Amino acid sequence: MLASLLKQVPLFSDDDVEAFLPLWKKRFTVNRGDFLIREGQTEQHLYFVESGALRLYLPSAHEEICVGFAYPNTLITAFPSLVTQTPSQYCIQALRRSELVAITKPDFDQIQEKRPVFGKFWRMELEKALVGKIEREVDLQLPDPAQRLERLLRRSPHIFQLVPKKYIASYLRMTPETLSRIM
Amino acid sequence: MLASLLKQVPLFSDDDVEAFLPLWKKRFTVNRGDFLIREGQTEQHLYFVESGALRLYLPSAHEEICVGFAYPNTLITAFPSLVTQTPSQYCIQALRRSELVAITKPDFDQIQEKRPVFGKFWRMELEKALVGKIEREVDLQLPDPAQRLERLLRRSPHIFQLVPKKYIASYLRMTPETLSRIM
DNA sequence: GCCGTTCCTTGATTGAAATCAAGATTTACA
DNA sequence: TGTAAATCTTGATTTCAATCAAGGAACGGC
Repeated sequence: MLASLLKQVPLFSDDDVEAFLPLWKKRFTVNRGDFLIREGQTEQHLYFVESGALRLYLPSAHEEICVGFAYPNTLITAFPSLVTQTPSQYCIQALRRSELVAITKPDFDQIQEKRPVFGKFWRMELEKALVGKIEREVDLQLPDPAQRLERLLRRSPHIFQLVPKKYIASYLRMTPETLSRIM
Repeated sequence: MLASLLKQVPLFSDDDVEAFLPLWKKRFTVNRGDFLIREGQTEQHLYFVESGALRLYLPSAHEEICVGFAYPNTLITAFPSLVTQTPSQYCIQALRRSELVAITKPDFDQIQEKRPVFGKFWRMELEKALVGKIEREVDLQLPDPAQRLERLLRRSPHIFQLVPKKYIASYLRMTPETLSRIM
């Protein structure tokens, strides 16, 4: 699963992949509704989703703000907490029974020091993530709900099969009622 | 200016700084209203602002969407275009007479290959930028304009001195009239 | 497969920000 | 410094998504 994906990264030699895979030591199985991390905890892992679906959100006072989803073959973590090693503001909750493997921050940092190719790989992943967030910033600025929906449908049509619409509505900055009316 | 900032980065030795500085070869002076890059051009540079103020925005059909500002001692570039080397969707326009220095993408890539410390430095900058964008994503989701304003005032009070309010309004996803009423 | 819970849809009403408009103030620059 | 352009403020009106409400569908767990 993770192995076959890594083997497709041109950057990596077979040896690189073999050094990397054993670091994904921990296995997590979470049921629908369970939390991978809750607000206040400090993130220790980078997760790779093998099956299931999860949401990443900010559990603020009145309203939850959904900032992302994860599904098979994607990475997920409470990124600001992982990077700064301070308590997370965000939660990660399973939307259905999900299986994940994880690497710890120290292990991940270490292999980047030891093998420069992993530093480069992570840099490229960060660049992709940042480009994605810049596009997302534009999406969120669009005043018309239908336009916001259209851009998500174009970019990530699959999440509509994986995630309850009410969370997608939150992600799109609208109520479930509004989403229902424009879909 | 740039030199004194780099000398404060603990990661860098004096030798690193001396290898880096000469790569910032190009000097740009732009007047109010001038463009550093326009839609359709492919970004070649990473810029460092020495003086002035600029805005980064998407010039879409009816409405311009402002996605960022730059002011002295900050970096700016049309990031997605720089990374992917495809034509930019975004423009960078000077809001007043501004002076910048720039490094080209090839020079920047090369020093990261040659000196691993620059790879690490850039990785850390990307992580900071990504954390910032995640916070910004939450800001933009807040339904109440006053809350969005409050978070910007807390995070970047200085931009209110540097940037015309109408652009700040756009950045905050509200009209200038609404911003005026709640300030 | 059944039952209970969660989720989705549709309708009626409300409310808050956008729009439209005009005047006041500030800024750029010749 | 003077003048035109740009920006900001304030008021009146409109519009569209949020809210409130309830019935129906889908899903998960036993």
